[in-house]
Amino acid sequence: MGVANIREIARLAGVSVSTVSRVLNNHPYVNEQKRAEIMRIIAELNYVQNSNAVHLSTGKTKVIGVTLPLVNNQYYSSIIEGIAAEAARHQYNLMVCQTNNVPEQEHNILRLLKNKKMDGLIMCSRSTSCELLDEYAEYGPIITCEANQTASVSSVHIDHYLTFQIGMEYLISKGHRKIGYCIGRKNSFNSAHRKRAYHDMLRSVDVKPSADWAFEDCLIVQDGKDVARHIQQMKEPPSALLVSCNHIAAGIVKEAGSLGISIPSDLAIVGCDDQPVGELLEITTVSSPSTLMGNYAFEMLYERILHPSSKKESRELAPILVERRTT
Amino acid sequence: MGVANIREIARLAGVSVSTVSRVLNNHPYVNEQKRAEIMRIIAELNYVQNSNAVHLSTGKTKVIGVTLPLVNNQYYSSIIEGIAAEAARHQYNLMVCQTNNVPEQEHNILRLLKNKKMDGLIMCSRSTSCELLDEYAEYGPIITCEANQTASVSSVHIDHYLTFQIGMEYLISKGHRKIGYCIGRKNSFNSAHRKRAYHDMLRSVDVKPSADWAFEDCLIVQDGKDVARHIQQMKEPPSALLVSCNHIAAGIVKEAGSLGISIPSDLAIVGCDDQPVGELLEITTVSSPSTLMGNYAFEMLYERILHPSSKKESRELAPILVERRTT
DNA sequence: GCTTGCTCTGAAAAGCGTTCCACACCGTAT
DNA sequence: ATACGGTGTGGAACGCTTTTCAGAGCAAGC
Repeated sequence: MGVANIREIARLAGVSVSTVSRVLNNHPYVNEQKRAEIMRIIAELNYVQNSNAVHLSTGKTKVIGVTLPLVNNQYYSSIIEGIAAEAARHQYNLMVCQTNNVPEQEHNILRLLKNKKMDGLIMCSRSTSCELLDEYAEYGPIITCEANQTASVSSVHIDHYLTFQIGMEYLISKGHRKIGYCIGRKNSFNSAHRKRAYHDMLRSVDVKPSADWAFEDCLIVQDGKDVARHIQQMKEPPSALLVSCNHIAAGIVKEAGSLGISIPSDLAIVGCDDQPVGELLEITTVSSPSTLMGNYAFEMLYERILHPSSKKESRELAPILVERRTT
Repeated sequence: MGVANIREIARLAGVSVSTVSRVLNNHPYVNEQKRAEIMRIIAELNYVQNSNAVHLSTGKTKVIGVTLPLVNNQYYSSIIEGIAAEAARHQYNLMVCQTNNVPEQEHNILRLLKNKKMDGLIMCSRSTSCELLDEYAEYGPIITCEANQTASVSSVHIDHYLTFQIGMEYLISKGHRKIGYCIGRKNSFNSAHRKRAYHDMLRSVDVKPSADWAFEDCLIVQDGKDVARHIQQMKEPPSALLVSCNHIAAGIVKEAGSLGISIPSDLAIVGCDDQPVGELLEITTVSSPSTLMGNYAFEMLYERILHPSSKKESRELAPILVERRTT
């Protein structure tokens, strides 16, 4: 059946609901005979707890939320993979919420934390203001997978300034001076850090960046292809590109091949994450440990679920340069 | 704040909890003045319902589960994308459960359906017996994204026989006779259909397949690379390969390039899904509409959540041959 | 004048498990 | 002999909302 409830079990076993509850939760102090009998009846009736009643009663759900801009992207998939592995170890379930970078959708998910549909939240997307984040952090722990300026929300993140710095230093050391970059959303926090590193590094070798070398709003593979086409048309094209995502880099590399742009001699490419397509196409990349980031994100969240009082903490992960065939 | 409950609101507004509940749920028959006052108090106290109490009371959670073997795989990501889009339209949340194809983990997720943690379940992985599936289908609707032989569980799936048939017919029409194949899990239902189509098609042109042409357990990109190396060593290599996943095909194509195997003249490659890497590397593929499959899966599940009595239904999606540069 | 049918409201039950508190019993230590 | 600590058990409150049912008030129709 499975329609029975704990009271029914208690009645059949001739004990109180308290005792059945103890059996269910493996509490000590239950007579072994009764325990066995209760377990027999539970098995016979095919009974399981109603988890909503458990949630209501305990105030916990064993569910954590994960927001991300889009589900079908290997960078975010790697993070989820890391979160999922740790979550499974601790018997937590994952609620995955695609936000499309729409603030209102993110807000809706924050509300799920407030109304106790989840015990904590890991935000891989973030279009929400710090104030709102701090406000909702009162209702349950939040971890962002980006740096944030809040008072209470911990984060684990890639150092994007350092990522671009490493990429730039590497390209500069290879003799490049006309270096361009490709980034995604023009006004995101991450992009700001990247751009700052880009300008700082160019300045360090007294190069004045050309506005033509900046490619923004590169989100999908096709955008990378467009960049390659664009570069072919340029009078004074960059000799190297630092590209924020490997799938964009892949688009550039692939289209360059078709256009007869030789890589790396005409154009060197450095990607900036650890998407598998980078390995497949042998793209040099400043690799970010995104699965590890997911592991840490869950660990930190879990810690805060257990000890809600702990203080804000920021964990920064260093990227690693992986030299392959595009430089 | 935020700690108030419906009773508190009722007390402050000088009405009963019923009336507050009606306001919360937009029921008619509430005096406009009271409604306004109640809404004012709700806003002032920053109150939201405790969703666990709502779930307990209504018996619904507005959550559906999705099982998949692994999260970090573009084929499954596309399906989830399709599910997520439809789910969002109907205000459902997604619980994503990675099973690693371990039956016991799948069983654990089925239990979540039984104990009412979710209203329905879409299974993209399936290592579970039909009996078990039928048993759990009593507790809530289940849709599989593979064909299944159960009495009660609906499915939406790619016709894998047809997929391989189309691929084989195409390769045969191109003059190939020494055709090999790569598949993933040797003993899965899908693989069985694929192999059957493979043998049927070869037989139709009186070719006896060599056991050497069968590559099984191809799961990750490296497996594809290994296939390419293996083929280079062969005395009598196949002239074409039908590959069940594009990421495997990508590994083959890429490694073949390094090894000096010319594609398609030495070796033609046909992939069998719609992973973006196929487009990127211009791999000819028998494309399966996986995002669409996700859309349908949610639609069918939703229909059954609303009308639990409806009968088993199977929806088969036809793949489409996309000719690119590897044939 | 009486019936019928809305509109509006509240009490109470139902949904179900956890946990605190009180109590009882038994053995051991003082 | 008495006190104390551990073991075992049940009652009842608690977590919170939805929903059914009963009833009140009021207007329109016959």
